[in-house]
Amino acid sequence: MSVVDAAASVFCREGYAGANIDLIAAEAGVSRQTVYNHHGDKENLFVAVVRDLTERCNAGIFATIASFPDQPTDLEADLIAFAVRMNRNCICNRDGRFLRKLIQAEGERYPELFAEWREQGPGRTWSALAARFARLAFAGHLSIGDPDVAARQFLALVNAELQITFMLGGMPTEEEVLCSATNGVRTFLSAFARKKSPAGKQAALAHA
Amino acid sequence: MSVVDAAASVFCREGYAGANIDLIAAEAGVSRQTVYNHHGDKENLFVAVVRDLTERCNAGIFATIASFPDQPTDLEADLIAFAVRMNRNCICNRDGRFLRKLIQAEGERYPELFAEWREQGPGRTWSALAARFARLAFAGHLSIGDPDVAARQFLALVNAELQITFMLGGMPTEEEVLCSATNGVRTFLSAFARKKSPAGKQAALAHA
DNA sequence: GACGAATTGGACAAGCCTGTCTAAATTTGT
DNA sequence: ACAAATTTAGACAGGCTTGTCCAATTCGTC
Repeated sequence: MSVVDAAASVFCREGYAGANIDLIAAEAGVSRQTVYNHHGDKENLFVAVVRDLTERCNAGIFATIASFPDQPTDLEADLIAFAVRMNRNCICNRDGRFLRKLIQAEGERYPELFAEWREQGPGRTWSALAARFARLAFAGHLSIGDPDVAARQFLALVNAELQITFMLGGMPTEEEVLCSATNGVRTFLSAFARKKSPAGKQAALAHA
Repeated sequence: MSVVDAAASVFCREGYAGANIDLIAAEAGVSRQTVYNHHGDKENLFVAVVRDLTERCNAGIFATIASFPDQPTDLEADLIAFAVRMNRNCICNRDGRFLRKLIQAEGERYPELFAEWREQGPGRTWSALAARFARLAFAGHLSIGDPDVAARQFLALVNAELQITFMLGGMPTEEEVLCSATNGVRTFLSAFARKKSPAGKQAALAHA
């Protein structure tokens, strides 16, 4: 295991203040001196960890969004499969859980570091996802007022049943992921399936 | 400010390991010795903080659930108002944000302490809310498959737009709360408004 | 005003952690 | 095989924190 990977694990488990360089070195299988040679000091190492996690998470998210079902054959099944991929490969995996925890725990202490993440991560993710939903709506598969709102609500719905597990840092089972995705997508489609009623009713409030 | 309140603030800001008893004492306006006289040691103080937050949060949540619109006059407006109360008084307020952060940061280190919270907090909250939705469905206002799923999805939807703010420990504005609640309730009602189609389509997967 | 209880400030030991230094050992490139 | 670069183990100083002790002071109550 690389030094940065070990550091990510220890920072997440113990928090920044509680993380011990000796422990990181031991977990990485190197001497403490090597950690200092490579990364200078603790804060530097922490920044390297966050950058590494951010980069890998963003890559995973965009790879997954690329698999969005633009020409669905079975809309419900395709969206469920997409939601499961999203959860499995981006939200529930090691990098996703670690990054979330670091942001929650230390976000206020490093505003500029996480502002970067915020713009390139969720901001771009939601835009990209919203664009896909807009395309589905344009093709007549959905009836959507505001694609940005729909994208956020899609993610909220397919994760609705996993919140508690995430809160305690746990890893949901494959079955829980499937269950949450299925229930979420069904509700999403109940709300946004193509209707003949005017789209005005679904108009959303502008987002600040 | 009481010692426990000051400790909650410092534990949340700095994490358990980074929290400094001197700082807690200063923020509470007492001497360090008084902190030790009252609470013994750091871990004891931490447990007292979590118990205090858990208790107050649960009280707030149940008080708010008691205001659920059982006989709505305008279902959408009443649910939006309820969602805003829920967010304002339980999720976004000081206690709610602090407790969430402590659970996320230290939940794994104190499994039994937070298991208690888990059973009495979210577990009972969701049951109580699910019962209210079931009553609305029984009275013909909604068409719901599984009330537990609906309750979780309701909460997920009305918070969908606030996730990022929560992640970074921020406090959403009144306008953001209203916006998220409005968009969430509208989508919720689009999905669960009374329909004439058979309820079977909304049947949800069993929850593990 | 007087007495008991609580609070205060400060000193203090013990432990832990960071970050540096050094000399020896090991790996790497040629 | 040799030389350069890297890694290692350990010692070490400096700083910070926890938790205790104690004498002086303040507070609440009668």
